[in-house]
Amino acid sequence: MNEENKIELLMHSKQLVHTSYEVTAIQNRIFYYCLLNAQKENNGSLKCTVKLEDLKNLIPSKNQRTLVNIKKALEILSTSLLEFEEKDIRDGDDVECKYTLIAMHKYYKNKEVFEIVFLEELYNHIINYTVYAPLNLDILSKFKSFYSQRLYELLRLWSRTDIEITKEFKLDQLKFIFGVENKYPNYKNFKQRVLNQAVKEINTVGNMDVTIEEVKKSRKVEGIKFIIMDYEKRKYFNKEKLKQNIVQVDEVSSTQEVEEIATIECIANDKETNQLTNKSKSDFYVPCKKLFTARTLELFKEDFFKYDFKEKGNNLILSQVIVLTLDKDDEEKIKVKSYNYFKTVLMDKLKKERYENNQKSIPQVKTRFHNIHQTFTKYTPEELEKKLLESQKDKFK
DNA sequence: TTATGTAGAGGCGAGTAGTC
DNA sequence: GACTACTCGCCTCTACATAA
Repeated sequence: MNEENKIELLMHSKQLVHTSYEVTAIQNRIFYYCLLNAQKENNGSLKCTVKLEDLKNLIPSKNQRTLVNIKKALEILSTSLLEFEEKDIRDGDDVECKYTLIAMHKYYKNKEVFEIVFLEELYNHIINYTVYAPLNLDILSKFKSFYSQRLYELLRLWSRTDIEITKEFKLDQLKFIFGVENKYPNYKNFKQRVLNQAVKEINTVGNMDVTIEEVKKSRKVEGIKFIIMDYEKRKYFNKEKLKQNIVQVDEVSSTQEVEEIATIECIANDKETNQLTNKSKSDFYVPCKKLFTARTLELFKEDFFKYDFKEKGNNLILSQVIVLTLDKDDEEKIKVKSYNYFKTVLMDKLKKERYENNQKSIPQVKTRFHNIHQTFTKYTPEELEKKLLESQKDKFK
């Protein structure tokens, strides 16, 4: 095994980053480790197993590495609430959703392993992610503060390797993610106790340079601008391996990377594509209409009226690209500014689908980890559309 | 198991600067 | 000048880590 293969990489979905909960740094390490194992196993059973020995290694103090302490930590994870703020897509009502971090756990004495069970709502976010923060657990485990862990998650969502990225968050948004809305009503204390400490620790051990600027309206601080220089890799594998359809056990594929390769390998055949359907614009079927603005719906009809989105394969691809586009721009609808990206990706994927249909005789190697194709082929179009609409409720207000 | 040291968390007040 | 929002410093309490 080379260095890359040893990396314990948790693909932390954007939806999970944008939640609120409060535990200690060590309890959070255990939570991350459970998520990682669930993601690795990915057997659809809502559960995973973790070794006692592995959990012990997450606790720095030798005195605290006991079965009793680990059970205590798991009990706390079973009662601590993870809070989502959602918007009801039907009537725009604000919905507060609270799930426990883990649903339950069992300890097998002879085997010395824990079985961790997750709630379905949470498990779906572990397995079915589109936009995510790649988290190296080795780095996360170095943080002593829970706030550093949570800020690191958030920044990894937006950072790019060796490129300076500036990202602004509203103060309320940050307090929600840190779980300190009630704890630090004054900015003074929030900055002193949470923000500065977290930034300091990330700069020290996080393989990242972070500086912050306050965004003020008159004298009141309303948001924080993060200038992020990330030196940590986001991709832990090379394209050659992907092209060979071989994904090593401890490596992961990223959505962007798979798409990139898919685009490269796609053999476009416009003539063939144009023969897909003779549907006229007037009876053109558009699923998920609610996720377009009036203008982009028109553009979509003009550009894609030749495609039949009642057809299962096309419908799945459309849903997939809508999710990608919305997550990419953090929007609830596909707006004009996002449309070019949406159109390009959708066009590529539709062409690739045609290409792959013609290549079905070539055997596929099943990957260990979830990838976007797996996600969108395990549901029917109706189920997927439902999930898609639900997924958009995770956006911030 | 106990004692000790250290760091994090929280409270409070004095002082500063901008706004009305 | 009063009010507001913030910075800074000091103090105490608590949790955790380490050594004896």
